[in-house]
Amino acid sequence: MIENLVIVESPAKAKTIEKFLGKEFVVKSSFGHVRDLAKKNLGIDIENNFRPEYIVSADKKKVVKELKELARKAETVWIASDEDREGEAIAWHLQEVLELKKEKTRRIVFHEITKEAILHAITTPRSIDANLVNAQQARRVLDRLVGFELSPLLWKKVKPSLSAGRVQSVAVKLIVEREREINQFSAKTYFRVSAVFKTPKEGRDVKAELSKRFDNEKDTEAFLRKCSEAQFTVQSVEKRPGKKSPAPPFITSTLQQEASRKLGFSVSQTMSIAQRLYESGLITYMRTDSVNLSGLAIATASSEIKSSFGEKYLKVRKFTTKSKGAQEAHEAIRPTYISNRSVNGSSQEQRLYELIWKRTVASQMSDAQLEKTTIRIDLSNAEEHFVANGEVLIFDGFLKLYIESTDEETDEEAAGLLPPLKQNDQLSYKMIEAVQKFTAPAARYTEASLVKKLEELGIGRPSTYAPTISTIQNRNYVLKETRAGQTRQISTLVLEDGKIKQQERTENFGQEKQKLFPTDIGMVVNDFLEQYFEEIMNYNFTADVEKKFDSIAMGKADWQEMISNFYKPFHNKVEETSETSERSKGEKLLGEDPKTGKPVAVKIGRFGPMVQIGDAEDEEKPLFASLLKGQSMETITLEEALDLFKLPRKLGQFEDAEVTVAIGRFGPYVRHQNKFVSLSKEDDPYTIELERAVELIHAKREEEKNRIIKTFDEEPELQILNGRYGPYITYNKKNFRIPKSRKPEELTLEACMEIIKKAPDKPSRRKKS
DNA sequence: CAGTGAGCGAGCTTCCGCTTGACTT
Repeated sequence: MIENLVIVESPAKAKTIEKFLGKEFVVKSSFGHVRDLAKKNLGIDIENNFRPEYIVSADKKKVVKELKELARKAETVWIASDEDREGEAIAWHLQEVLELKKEKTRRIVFHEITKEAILHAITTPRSIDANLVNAQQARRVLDRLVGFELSPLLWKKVKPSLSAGRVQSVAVKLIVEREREINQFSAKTYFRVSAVFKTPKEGRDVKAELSKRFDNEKDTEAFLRKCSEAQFTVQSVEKRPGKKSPAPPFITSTLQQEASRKLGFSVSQTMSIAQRLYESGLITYMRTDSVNLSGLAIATASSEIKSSFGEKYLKVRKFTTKSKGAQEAHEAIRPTYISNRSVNGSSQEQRLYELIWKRTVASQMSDAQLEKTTIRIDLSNAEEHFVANGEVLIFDGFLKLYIESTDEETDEEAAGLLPPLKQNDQLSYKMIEAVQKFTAPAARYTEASLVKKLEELGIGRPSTYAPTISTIQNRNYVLKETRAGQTRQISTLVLEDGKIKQQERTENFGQEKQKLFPTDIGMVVNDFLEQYFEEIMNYNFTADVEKKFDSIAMGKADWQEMISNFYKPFHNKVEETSETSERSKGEKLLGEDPKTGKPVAVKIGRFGPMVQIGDAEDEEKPLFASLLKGQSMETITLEEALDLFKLPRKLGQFEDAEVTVAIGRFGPYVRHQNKFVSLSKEDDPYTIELERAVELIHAKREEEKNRIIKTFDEEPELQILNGRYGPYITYNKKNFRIPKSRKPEELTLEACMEIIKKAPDKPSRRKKS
């Protein structure tokens, strides 16, 4: 017999709480939800007023069995799942599955994992809130209906195995729309003028910028000519105080953003590192939307600040959550013990911890005090004026510890200290420079900035940001890529000693690092969904249904009625689209083939995006070519499309065999006697000639020779080879690692066989879950 | 790894939100 069984969601939480409570409490975790809709068919009985069909998930059978036994033995069962919609549903499912009797079951909640909070919770139990549970059921059923009706439609109309859902489809839409915005963007050029002036007495430098931009070089030059004859006068000096305040403590989304910006972590990397810190008891829960800090945390942060920096640096703050859908079941993400400035662990764990520590402590520190200075400098012979901005830090405050990063890369220099100047001071110029600039389109999303956007729209939850980002990449709707930029010529004009010098410079632009690009299939699926399911693809869809869930939670609406109102028109549209719409291949006509006059079109084929010359109905079979990596159906030109048919090219004969050149999955290659040789970066497959190709073939043969370390006459299937990762044994088309302690060239056949025998059997690759 | 682009049809794919491991290179 046990007196009390407490059930929480997370095992790490269970461990902590067990310590607070006495011996008469056994604390266990449910590991999140224990039941879900059946996966077969819909898992929803539509005919029967949307009755959900719940089953215990396969991976939860063991937990449920254990909990059931403990619950049977316990006098009182305390269900302490989180105080939000999902948590309430977990509580209800537990009550059902564990067959808990009402009189011995109590529902309790707490937001902080402190002894006081938990003891208080135990004195104030309540019963399960059926309305909140119903709101969750509505959420769950809606997502299942949308996902499991739209996905099969995509299998039929676009390609098998695709998926659609309330969250993922909108995430893809954001990326598709941004890409199109960038494609349609045309950069405008302008000239920015900046000057370095000299103060009259000390001759100190004053950097200033012209208030006006010129849109062509002629006007710019005319202005510089005026400058060469102008008198420069300080027209005004304006000083005003400024302040900066610290950012609130981390929640899931902001942690993901800052870890990406400051540490270069991917969203899923951040979450798994945070998970380890959490499991080691070093930080609080990492999936949260609340910026709230417990009283205890504020107190320890305060004493840490006082002892490390002094009283002056302390400013206790209460932050409030501003994001819309926030459910605030947890605290902000913070160190469990703020007195621990650093922790043991991997370097990634240490760096993430340090980031969390700084952000948490900085949030309770004073504002930084600044003095901002603006000096206006007028020209004697022109309307335009220069402005010099200065910023002096009077008191650093929280900046001592932590500065939040931004996504925008700015090329503006940070304002610094300006020399003392007063009105009517005369300045002379040292140098005035005009640099050609281009306007830039909106930036592509990174994983982290996409999370930020989703959160702003109230779409998705802290526990799903990382999985959503993975899903849209796994489905091949979106690719995370680093792409080299292009170069362009820019012009600069420099005025020095009364002379204007013009210079051309090359500049890189448009390079992208780990950014999200939509694929052709992503765009086709997006356009299909937008055409037929505008409502679900609307950025406000989630926010609108959330309002309805809220009213269900308040007991003002019936969940089945709400679902029914949504489902009827939705399902009709699915049926109608299934029957009437064409297969969606994203087909687009590019133009005419100049040689044959036949139409040239791009579309998604069985093996991905391709170009087709001619119609299927033609007598002659159409020609096909796959798009190359980096090309997109959206942006490919007729010329680029026709180029794809110039390969493979025949270069001529070598050693009585034909040499051809083409582009394959791994780039351009030369083919000869069924052997393939990659071209180097300098070679162009469209222009390469036989001589160079033969040279490459010879080089490859030389490399092959060095590749073979040892062969055995007795066993031709076995070879010792030199590979990319060092020497290895290949046998019957399987490869085996050679232990570091052995010298590969000295291995005997027997020794090789031994290594092969000892090698662990590779299990077949796990299927994507 | 370096192609393919027809068609039949069985059987499978798929959602979002709660939680952790169990798996590789």
